[in-house]
Amino acid sequence: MAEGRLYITTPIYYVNDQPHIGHTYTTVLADVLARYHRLFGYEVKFMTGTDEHGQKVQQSALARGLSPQQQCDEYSQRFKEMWSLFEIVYDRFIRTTEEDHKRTVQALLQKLYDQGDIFKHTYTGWYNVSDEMFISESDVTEEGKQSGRIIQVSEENYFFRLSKYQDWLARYINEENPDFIQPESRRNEVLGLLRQPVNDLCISRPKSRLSWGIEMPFDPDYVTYVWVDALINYISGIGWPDSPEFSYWWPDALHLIGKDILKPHGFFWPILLHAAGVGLPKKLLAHGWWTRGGQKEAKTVTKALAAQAPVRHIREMAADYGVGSIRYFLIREMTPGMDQDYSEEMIVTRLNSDLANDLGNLVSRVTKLVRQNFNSQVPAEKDCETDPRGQELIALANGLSDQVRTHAIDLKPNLAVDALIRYVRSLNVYLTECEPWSRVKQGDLGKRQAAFCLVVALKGLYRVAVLLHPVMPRKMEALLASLGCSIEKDGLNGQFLARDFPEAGTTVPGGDPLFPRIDWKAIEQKIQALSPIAPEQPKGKAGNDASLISIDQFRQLDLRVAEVLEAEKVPKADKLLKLKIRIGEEVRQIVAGVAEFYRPEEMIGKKIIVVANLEPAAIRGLESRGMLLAAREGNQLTLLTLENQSIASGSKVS
RNA sequence: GGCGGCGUAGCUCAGACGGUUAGAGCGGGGGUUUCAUAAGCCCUAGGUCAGUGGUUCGAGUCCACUCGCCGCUACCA
Repeated sequence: MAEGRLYITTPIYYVNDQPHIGHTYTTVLADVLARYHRLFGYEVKFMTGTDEHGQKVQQSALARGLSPQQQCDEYSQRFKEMWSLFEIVYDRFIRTTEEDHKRTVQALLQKLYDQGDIFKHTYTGWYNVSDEMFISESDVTEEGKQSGRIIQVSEENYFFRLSKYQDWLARYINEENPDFIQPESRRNEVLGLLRQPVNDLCISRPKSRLSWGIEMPFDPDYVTYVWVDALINYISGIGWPDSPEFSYWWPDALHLIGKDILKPHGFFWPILLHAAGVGLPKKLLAHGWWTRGGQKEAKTVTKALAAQAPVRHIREMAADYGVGSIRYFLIREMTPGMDQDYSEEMIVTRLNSDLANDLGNLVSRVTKLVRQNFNSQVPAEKDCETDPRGQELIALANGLSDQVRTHAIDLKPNLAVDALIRYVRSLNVYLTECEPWSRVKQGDLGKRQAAFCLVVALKGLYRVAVLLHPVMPRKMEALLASLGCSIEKDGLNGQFLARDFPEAGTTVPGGDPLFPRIDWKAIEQKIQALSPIAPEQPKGKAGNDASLISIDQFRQLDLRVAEVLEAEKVPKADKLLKLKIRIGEEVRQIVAGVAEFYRPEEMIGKKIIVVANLEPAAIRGLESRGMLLAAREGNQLTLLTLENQSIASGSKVS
């Protein structure tokens, strides 16, 4: 009799990226939750996969002389290999280029079209090529226009009537299903979005511009675009609309996502489902980011950060510390929903403390004591002299199952792991109090007391190994084997929970240390010895001469030295400063978005570079005639100022 | 600026239906054991629970305000 069903998903990962710690965390978390649910009697279907359509895939395939499908096959395979390495067992790996997925997408589009939720509309506006998104006037940057990244387009496209269902979703989340989006802070964020006017969702691209996509069933000149392709995987993967599989698993669904994709999953996706007449998934869990020094880990890490603590790929860390240990760290250290800062030293500290010192060492001492003093045999009950603390620990071990189940089903595997390690510590304390190594030398009674003490530890370790198996499958299988419990790879099931292991007479084979202590100093030296951080490669497309400009084009810019005379904050704007500047004899006002980085009084007297011949604009109702130059990286910004303060304002810059 | 959240020991964080001496892990300091992976175990941090002012017999725990930080959003020529 099943406890219930769980259809658990990760986002499908875009095939333009290598798997990194973010992908890995989401997928490991899904795997761990799936395994816990199975262990506790749930029927589980776990799906992950890859998102394979879109402009960026088309472009990189082209650049590499491959077909888009070849590009997808290659990258998709990388994800599969990564998940295999990380001991992840999914029930389906879906790819959006698969036929059944395409059919589902088209069926859904047709349904929405037939009922009038999709309409055609001419849109004129700015388009960000690299993000594949239409953007608002305010997101247009000069730099973007210059580089050709932002272009103005006017084209007909299909739109989905998102706004029609906005109020419905707000009610659904706010009143009827307050648990739908977790954690609560993310739920509030979606409610915030829903309170504002929304634009209908553009869901197509003309084939003339993007051919790598799923054709609109009602218009062969168009393909559909990210939302009504990738998101649909969650239902196409279980056979919507006709397969009995679909009604079997839906809506017992849990979508795991990173907080960066909350909007499509918490806003667009529920509305698409509702419009299509499909019920919503039970839960959406948005977890936080792994950060380093407070910054989201990006593909290009700033040099400064890299210099003090070189960043190694999670795969390299797994090679040094073991896959199970990395899985343990990921699960133990992050509270789902919160960001978590980490460094490699933190990882080593955690692993040494919890796994090597507490758990691994306990296994060693217990198995060796049994082997040396009891001929590797688990003592029989009649040969044991019980003690109250030991009996209490056995009872606690049995209670661990409930504790772990509660936490796991509450989607807090970090707490489950914490409870297990606490228990391990209590076993270490018990051994120290009981001193079986002394008692065995103290005659028959002493030996019987030692026997019981070791039986308690063995029972406890068995329980811990079974309950920690979802987190570290291979490692816990090895631990069980060292206790004399043979188990096939991924062969754990609920019966192991019910079992009272070990029985008297079981042979305890022991084994090599499960979690060898990690020498951080050695690892640190190894990391330091790595090749110096390579300078960042410009991201521009290879051979893209269109991004070059002529000297004449450059000369069109009138760059001038200007002196800041006055500066003050613009009311009701966090990022704006109103500046009065002098260019030669001329005094003019500009508005600049630097208030986060410079206080008004810091600005006064500075000699800066401005673009003097920029057409005037009104920002927040204030006239701005010109633009100052500043360098920006991540969340740092610095003004271009003059080294030689004696250069006169108004001087030309070239 | 709007909405939401956070600010607790050196570090990472628990705790907050208001009620005895505010907790854990890690690190640091001291001690102890030898079964064990130089691991274990014991003791040790005296921290204005961001600040101020309230409510209350009594407030990290409720309210208001201030400061700092974060997220979403607006603005960033």
